[in-house]
Amino acid sequence: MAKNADAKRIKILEAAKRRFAHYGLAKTTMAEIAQDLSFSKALLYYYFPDKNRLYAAVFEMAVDEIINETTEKIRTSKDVTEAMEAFLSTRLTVIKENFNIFEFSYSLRNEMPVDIEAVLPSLFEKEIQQVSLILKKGVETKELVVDDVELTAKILLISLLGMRIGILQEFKNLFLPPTKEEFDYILGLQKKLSHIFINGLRA
Amino acid sequence: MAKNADAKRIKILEAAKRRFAHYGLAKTTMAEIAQDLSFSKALLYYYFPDKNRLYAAVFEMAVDEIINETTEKIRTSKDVTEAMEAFLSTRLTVIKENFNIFEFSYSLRNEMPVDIEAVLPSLFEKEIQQVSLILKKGVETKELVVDDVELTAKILLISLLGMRIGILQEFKNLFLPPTKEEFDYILGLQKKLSHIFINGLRA
DNA sequence: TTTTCGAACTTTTAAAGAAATTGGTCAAAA
DNA sequence: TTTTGACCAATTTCTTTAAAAGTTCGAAAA
Repeated sequence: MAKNADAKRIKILEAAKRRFAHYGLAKTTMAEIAQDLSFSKALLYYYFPDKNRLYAAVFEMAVDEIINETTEKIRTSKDVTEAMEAFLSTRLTVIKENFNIFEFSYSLRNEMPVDIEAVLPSLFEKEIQQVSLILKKGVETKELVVDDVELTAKILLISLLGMRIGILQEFKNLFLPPTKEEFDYILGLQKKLSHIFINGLRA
Repeated sequence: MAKNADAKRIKILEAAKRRFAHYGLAKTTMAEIAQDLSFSKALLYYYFPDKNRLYAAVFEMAVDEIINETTEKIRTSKDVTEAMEAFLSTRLTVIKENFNIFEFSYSLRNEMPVDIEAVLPSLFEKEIQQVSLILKKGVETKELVVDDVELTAKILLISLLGMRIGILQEFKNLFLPPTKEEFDYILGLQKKLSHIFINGLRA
């Protein structure tokens, strides 16, 4: 029965997401995910070929969550500044709630296992598209002048990444998930940076 | 004889700098530094209380090198853009030549040993002062409008840090010293970022 | 035929202990 | 005062082993 099967597949994804978001890839075991659902461990392998691909599927869900939510916010924004702020806060909220799912993207602690990396359409690439979207909107409304939209988006995103890294480093907290206060501080600085940055692109 | 003593102290600092710059703190041994100079290991401990303080002294030299050279470049610059570009390229050149001395400042690999950290007037703080200098110059010449100079300098510096981290991550090269090409790429992006950033502060 | 599971198998990680390296000390000599 | 070789203690590295976790498989249930 495909319907029931899909339902179980989704159950597994949800349970795995909870575990991965809370404990990360390494500290989550297949046995634990199975126990949470009262499934047998072997059943997980009926729906997913291995742990890494299960993780990759969860990761992709989380990425989609970021992309979908930010896209909507960008779409309904009045101007570039509003779009940018909405993008930043929405994105950081999703990251905060699923921090350990992004342990390989937004923390420098560990490197992504190669077989996961191969499967994933890079989150970074998608984020560049999101920021490019904002910039293009600004160009269309004559708010901004940007010669190379994608490169500019990339520069801004890398700078924003540095904001997270730099601040977590400052707090000597590069190994624990950031606290709410740290996230707020990061968001504050990210907004300030993007404000200056956008200003630097104004027509 | 204090003069001879000072001369030997400097010899030790130079030999230590070569080792640290090439192999980093952990992979440099006191015995190796002594061998390079045909001194006994114990002599090093006559001039420096321990390995960490020797490293700290070398680190401070390297920091002074950055600060002195960039200060001079900033002083003789015509405008903010020129000052900023001179600051960035001079700074990155010194970092490139002494990369492993800055392994705790500019790479996220390892954290600074606490007793070293305590001794050091943070490089980051000094860099903030340098960028603040540039911004103040811009404010004085009416080129820029900046409300909180230090915070703005901090934001820019953190962004520039992200540029290094982000790019080294992209090259999956977070553990090796960057190549010349990578440094050039980093410098290019840093210049683009600071250009937009400075533009965003213009009066 | 599809789905599920217990048990077995293989690989990875963690722990423990031993060996080697290295940081640091000291009494004596120059 | 400066310098050293010999010595000690702390740390790191390596080896071995045990435990844990990932994965497979054949059989049974649906």
